Amino acid sequence: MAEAAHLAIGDLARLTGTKVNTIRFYEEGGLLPRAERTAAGRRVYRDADTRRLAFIRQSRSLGFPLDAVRELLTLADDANQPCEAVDRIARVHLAEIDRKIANLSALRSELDRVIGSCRQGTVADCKIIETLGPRAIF
Amino acid sequence: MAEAAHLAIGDLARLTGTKVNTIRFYEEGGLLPRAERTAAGRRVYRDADTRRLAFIRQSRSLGFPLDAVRELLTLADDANQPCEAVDRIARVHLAEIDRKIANLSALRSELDRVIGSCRQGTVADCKIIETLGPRAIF
DNA sequence: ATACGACCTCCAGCTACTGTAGGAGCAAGC
DNA sequence: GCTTGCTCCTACAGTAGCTGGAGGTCGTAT
Repeated sequence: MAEAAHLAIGDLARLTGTKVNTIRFYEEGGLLPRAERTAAGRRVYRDADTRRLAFIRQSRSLGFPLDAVRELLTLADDANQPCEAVDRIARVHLAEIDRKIANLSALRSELDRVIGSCRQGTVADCKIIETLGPRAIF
Repeated sequence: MAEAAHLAIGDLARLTGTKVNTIRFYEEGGLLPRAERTAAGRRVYRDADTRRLAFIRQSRSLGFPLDAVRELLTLADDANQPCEAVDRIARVHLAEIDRKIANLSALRSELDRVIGSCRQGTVADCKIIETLGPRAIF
């Protein structure tokens, strides 16, 4: 008990490892509810906000886009929702990550092949430049 | 001989598989030189422009950022430059791709682990939501 | 009283484009 | 010579997810 029930935005930032501007950005985007304000207009946060922000950050660190985070938050807010929807969002995201890895791996192979062909002369006979030059077109 | 020496922007777009707006964007960003204009102000392109744009697109398809493409173009423009600079740019890019793949792979493992723990109940005991919730903080 | 930090709102910038609005030009058909 | 339809022009807003800064206010410690 008796812990700080009211946090300023800077405290929340420090607690969650989030930049102050980012917290405001999340409020703006509806991920965090509009915070109460003091008479002077300063944001005031409670424990529930800390938990919510931590949830957001954890989701983001797993790469979920903000739209997905929004959906996850909505689901998490209602304990009676079926877990299935959560699972689906996560699987879609996993598929997306797999797609990105596949793309990058293909890119990596190609680039590696190109680099391997370089024989350290001048640009005139550089295989890398040659590869980048137009071939398919002419 | 006798091929179209003067192309309109739409022709160049079709030839290189680039959108018209993207070509203008490259001109704006100095990747393509400012094209000559007709009396009516329309851009006119020659073969050299086609080659340059093809080079840009090929570089981009290998994932080089525009800054790197700019450097590669500068190097490619002078056949006497040592190939070493080209090689260096390519290797830096390769390292960056490797970094991204490593990050995504780590993300993928973590996400896969999280998804695997889901037992298809309600959100109340959903392991995914639980994982996303604050643990380290409280 | 004043200095300092933390806070406020609003806005520009990052990457690499993409799409749209609002207009003008051009070639073909009638 | 006029209309139709396509292409072109400039200029700007929007995408994702923040980040940083300007210019101003507030709170507190000295």
